[in-house]
Amino acid sequence: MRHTTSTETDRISQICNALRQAIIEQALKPGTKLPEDTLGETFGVGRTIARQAIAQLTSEGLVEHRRNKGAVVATPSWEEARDLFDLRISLEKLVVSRLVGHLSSEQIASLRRHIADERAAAGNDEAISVRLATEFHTILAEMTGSPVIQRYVQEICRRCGLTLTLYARPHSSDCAISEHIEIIDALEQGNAAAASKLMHRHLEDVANRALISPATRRAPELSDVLAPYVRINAD
Amino acid sequence: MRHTTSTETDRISQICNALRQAIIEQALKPGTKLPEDTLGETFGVGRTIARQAIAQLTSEGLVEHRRNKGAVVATPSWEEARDLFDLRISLEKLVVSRLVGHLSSEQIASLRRHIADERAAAGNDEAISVRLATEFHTILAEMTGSPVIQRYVQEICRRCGLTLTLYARPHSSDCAISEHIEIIDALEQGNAAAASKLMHRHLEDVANRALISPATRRAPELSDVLAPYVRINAD
DNA sequence: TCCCGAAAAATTGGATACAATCTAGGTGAT
DNA sequence: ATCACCTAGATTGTATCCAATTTTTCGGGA
Repeated sequence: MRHTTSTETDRISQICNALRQAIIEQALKPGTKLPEDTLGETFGVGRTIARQAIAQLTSEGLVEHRRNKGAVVATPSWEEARDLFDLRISLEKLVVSRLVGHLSSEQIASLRRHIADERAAAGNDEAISVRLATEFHTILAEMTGSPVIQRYVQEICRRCGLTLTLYARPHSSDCAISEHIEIIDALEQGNAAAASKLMHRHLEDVANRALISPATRRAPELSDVLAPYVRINAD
Repeated sequence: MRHTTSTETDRISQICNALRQAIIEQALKPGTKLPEDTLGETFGVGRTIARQAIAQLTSEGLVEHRRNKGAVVATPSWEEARDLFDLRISLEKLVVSRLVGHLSSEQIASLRRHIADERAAAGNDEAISVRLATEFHTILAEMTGSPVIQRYVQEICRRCGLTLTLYARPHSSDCAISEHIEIIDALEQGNAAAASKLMHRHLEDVANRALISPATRRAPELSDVLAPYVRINAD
């Protein structure tokens, strides 16, 4: 007797989704404080729910929680970013190996449709463009039909997205789209080796485009890494 | 003014650890109910803490939580088990690739010491033997020095451990020990390809030893899968 | 005896209240 | 004027309390 309108997934999941979105789209920048009752007020719930949402996001690595000091949007280190992308490469190669030769023509069509969307949004809104690019990967994960794989790929993708907001230069998503197309082609042709290699290279490209090797840049962790710390004395 | 004796990690983590241990060692079998206040009483904390511990374990996949119906120890399906092991193979191959050529002699020695422990426990206590076998893998993950990798490997290893309690026949860990040794040897020699292949085969063996392919067995989900449901009407 | 329905007991969901801790602002001494 | 310390406000940690849902028990009828 309490469903508002539609899906009625519990409020905590809704809040998590909203926060995840906001974090990845940089509406909430790394380092931003997330006070419990502020969140509660914002979403019209008690502090209990807000607290649980924060706990969830903490376990996902999107927020950091220091005891008695509250939660802030996570600020992954450069090393963490590198690790996350390596993890992601491993996971998505598994996805590709599961998918190759098992995609229906309808699924292929759906993927190509998604790429059309990506291309449509290419020049316009940066945020949407990034979101669609990530969604391409999570859709692939969905198509494995494995909730477990889906869950981990999604989580890692989100964390990678967060690192990109920290370390990436202005997104150049155009080439990424063509890479997506190549992956679908290989998938459609059932060429496992090619698909795996393409996915591997694609993700390495994304990572390298964003994560400039710390040896390459002269001031490793000054302007870039320290920027998000609005508050001094951040420990 | 409230630290009991030592490390004083917060109580919720302690409870999580205790429950994780109990679940993997089959002290808590899949399907076992985990009522909040029972847990609270057991550990001498309020229901609030117990609740948070349950939430944590739920997000780790060790516990299932149905709304208004409480939490039970998770009962992964056969497909989930297969997916978890595939995931684990991908992750641990990454671990190996990180480690090869980067282990200090002290680390190698530490690993060999651990294997000695494994062998010592081989014939005796089944639970300890299984725990040590899993620890071998988590120690490797630790040695990558990457908290992110460590976290995911640990989580997946635990979930695999849970599936083993469901689907494995009496553990035959002897051959696993020799496989562990081979992996260390390859790691020590800096032979990346060999180490990766050995780890891959080792984990596939573990999986296959446990997860008999559903095509191979005549009564797929009757005695084995249904056994843990103590209570009928489990939904 | 077996089955169905209703009341009672138990258990979870969530908010509020209180204690503990951290943060900030201000007062006084040097 | 600056720094140390101390008090006041804000924020988190946890327990307790009430509402809601589920589960169990009990009684009546076929």
